[in-house]
Amino acid sequence: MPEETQQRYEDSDLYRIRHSAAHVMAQAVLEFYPEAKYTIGPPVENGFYYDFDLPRPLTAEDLEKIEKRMRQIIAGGHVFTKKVVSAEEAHQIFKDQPYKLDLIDGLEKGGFDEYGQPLAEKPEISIYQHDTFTDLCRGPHVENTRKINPSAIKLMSIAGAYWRGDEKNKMLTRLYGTAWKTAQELEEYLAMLEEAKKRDHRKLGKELEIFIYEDEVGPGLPLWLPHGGVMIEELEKLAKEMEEKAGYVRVRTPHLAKEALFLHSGHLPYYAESMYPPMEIEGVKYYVKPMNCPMHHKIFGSKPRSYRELPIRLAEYGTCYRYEKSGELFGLMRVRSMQMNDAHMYCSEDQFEQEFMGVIDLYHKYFELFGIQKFVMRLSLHGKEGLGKKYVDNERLWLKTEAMVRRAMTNGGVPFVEAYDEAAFYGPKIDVQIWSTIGKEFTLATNQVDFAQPGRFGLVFMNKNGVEETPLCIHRAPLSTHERMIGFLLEHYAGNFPVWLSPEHVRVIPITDNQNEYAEGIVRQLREQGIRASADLSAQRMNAKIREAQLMKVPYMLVVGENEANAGTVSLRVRDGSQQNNIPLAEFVVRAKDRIARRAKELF
RNA sequence: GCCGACGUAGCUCAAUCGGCAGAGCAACCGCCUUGUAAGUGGUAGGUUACGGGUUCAAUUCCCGUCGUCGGCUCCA
Repeated sequence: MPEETQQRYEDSDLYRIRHSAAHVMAQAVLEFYPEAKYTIGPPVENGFYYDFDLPRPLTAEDLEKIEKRMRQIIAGGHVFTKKVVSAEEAHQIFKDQPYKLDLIDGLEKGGFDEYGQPLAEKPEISIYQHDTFTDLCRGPHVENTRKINPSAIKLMSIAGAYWRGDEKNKMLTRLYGTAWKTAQELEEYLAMLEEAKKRDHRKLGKELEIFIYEDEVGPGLPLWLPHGGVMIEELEKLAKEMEEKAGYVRVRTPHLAKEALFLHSGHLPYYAESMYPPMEIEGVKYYVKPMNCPMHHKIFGSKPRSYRELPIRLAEYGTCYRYEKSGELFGLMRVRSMQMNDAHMYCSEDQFEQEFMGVIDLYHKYFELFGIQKFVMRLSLHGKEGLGKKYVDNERLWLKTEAMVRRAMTNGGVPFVEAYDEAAFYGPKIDVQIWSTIGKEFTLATNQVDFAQPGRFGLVFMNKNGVEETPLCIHRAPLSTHERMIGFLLEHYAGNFPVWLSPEHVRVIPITDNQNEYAEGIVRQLREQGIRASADLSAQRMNAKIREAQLMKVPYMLVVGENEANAGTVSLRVRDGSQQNNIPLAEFVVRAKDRIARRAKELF
C-alpha cells in the first residue's frame, strides 16, 4: 500500500467535516435535552459519533429531529473559534459537565488526551466554540458550519457505550453519524453498506443452506447443514495434506477433563469466565475444554523425549467450547462451540525461528490459495501492568520471547504491526487480523509462543549434552476454526466458492422429463469419479431449474435435452453465465476433476 | 454481561386507532413436454417466540423469560 503518499486521515478535509458535524450534532442534542451531559465525539472511519449521558433513551424519531435541527444549525454559517485556556478556566467553563471535568483532569495531569487516549506529552488545553456550543477540543475544525454539506450527512444509529470504554463505568448513549463532502458520496457510501449486507455470511449461510441456529439447541452453537458439512470436510482435507507435508502428526483428545488439568495448565485462574461451568461426577469436577493444549502437553509428556525427535508437531481438529458473553456472539464469526485447526509444536530454542516461520509460511500458502489480500499481521505483546494478572509473571521470558518473534518476522521479511497488551497469558503471538463485510474486526489465524505451560507441566527433552531441557511450545491455528473460517470464506467469495470448496459441484438439469433417466445416469458416473452431483428432476421448466441452481451458486450446470441424450454429451452452463454446448461427458469430467484436484481459482 | 431496537407460515414480508391473521416464493396434487435466471391451475400451511397481566376483545398495550440485530466490553 502506498501509505507514505497518502494523506493522514487526521489531516484531511473529511476528518474536519466529521469532527465539526459531531459538534453540530452535540449542539442539537443539548438543545433538545439541556440536562444532558456530553462526553466525547471524535471522527471515526466513515463518520463520527458523540457519547451523551441522557435522561432518557433516544428513539428513531429523535434521530430525525436531531438531524433536521443539525441542518438548520449548519445553515446558520456559525464560525468555529479556538481558544487556548488554562486548566482553571476550563474547569469554570465546564463546571456543570462532570465528564468534561474528568477529561480536563486527564489533560492537566498529562498522559491523556481529551478522548482518554495515552499521550506522550502534556498537551495544551483548548476549547472550540460555534453558535451556542462549546466543547473541550483540540480540533481541527472547518471554518464555519456552512462547510458541512447538509445533504451529505446522515445520523445512522443509536448504541450504548461505556464511559472511557470500561465496562465498570456508566453506559452512555452513543449516536453514530456519517458525513461526506457531497450528497453523491453519501449515496455511494450507503449503497456500499447495502452491498456489504448482501455478502453478510449470516444471510448467505441461510440462503446457501450452510448452517442454522436453533433456539432449542442454544446460542452460539451452530448446526451444520449438509452443505456446511461438505465444506468442513474439504477444509480438513486441505489442512491434513498441508500438515502431513510439513511433518505434523495427528492426535485426538476428549472434550472433557478434570479440573486438575486446567489448574495445572494455568487456564482456570486466567480463563474461568470464558469456560462453561464445571459438572461434577463422583465428587470430581470436570470442565468442557476451551482449548486443546493441556491435553497435547500430556501427550508430549507421555514418554521421555530426545532432542533427536524434536520438533514434535501434534495436530488435532479439536472441538472446543467457550462461554462467550451473549452480546458477543456473531453469526459464525463468534460462537460458543468451535472446531480449531489446532496444533502444538514442541521445539528447542534454536529451532524456534525456523518452526515459527514455518507456520507463517503456511499462512501465506493458505492466503495465496484463497486469494486473501486484505489482512494485517499483529505481534501481540504483554502489558507490564498485567504481569501476574492477565499474564504469566516472568518479565524476563516475555521480553526474550517477544524479541525472538520480532527477530523471526523481521528476518523473514514479513510485515507486521505491534500491539501492546494483547498477548495470550502464556506468551506473545502473531494474529492475522481480518474484517467482516460489515466492518467488524476479527483474528482469523493465530500463532502463539508458549514459554509457560511446558514448564508448568514439567515437559522436558534430553539435549545433546545429556541435560534435561524444557521445550518451547508454539500454538498455531492457520485456518482458525471451522466456524470462523467458513464465515470468513462466505463473505470473501460472496458465496461463489471455487469448485473444490463448493458444496455442490454439478447440478444436472434435464430439459424435459424424457431426459430424467439420462440425467440420473450422468449423476451416477460423476459420483463414481468423486464429483459431487445431483439431478434436478422436479416438474419445473428448465429456466426455473437454472435459476435455482444459479441462486445456489452451483459452479457447473449440465443442461441435457434430446440432442445431448442422443449424442452422449452435455451442455455446460458455468456459474458465471458462460455456456459450452455439446461437450462429450468424458471431456467435462476430465476438466472438472482437474479444477477440483488443483483447487483451481478458475471455474472451467 | 451492559445500552437500545426487533421477534407474524419453511423463506421474504403485510395487517389503520385494540375488532374474524394476509401475500409472494417454497412444499404438495394436477396440467403443460419445455433449449440457458421464475409456464400454469388448485390444495395445504399459524397457540403471531414463550409465560403472565390489562380489556367485552390483544399480533397490537403492560411485565417477565428466551432469542436475534446495532453498538460497548471481550475474543479464535
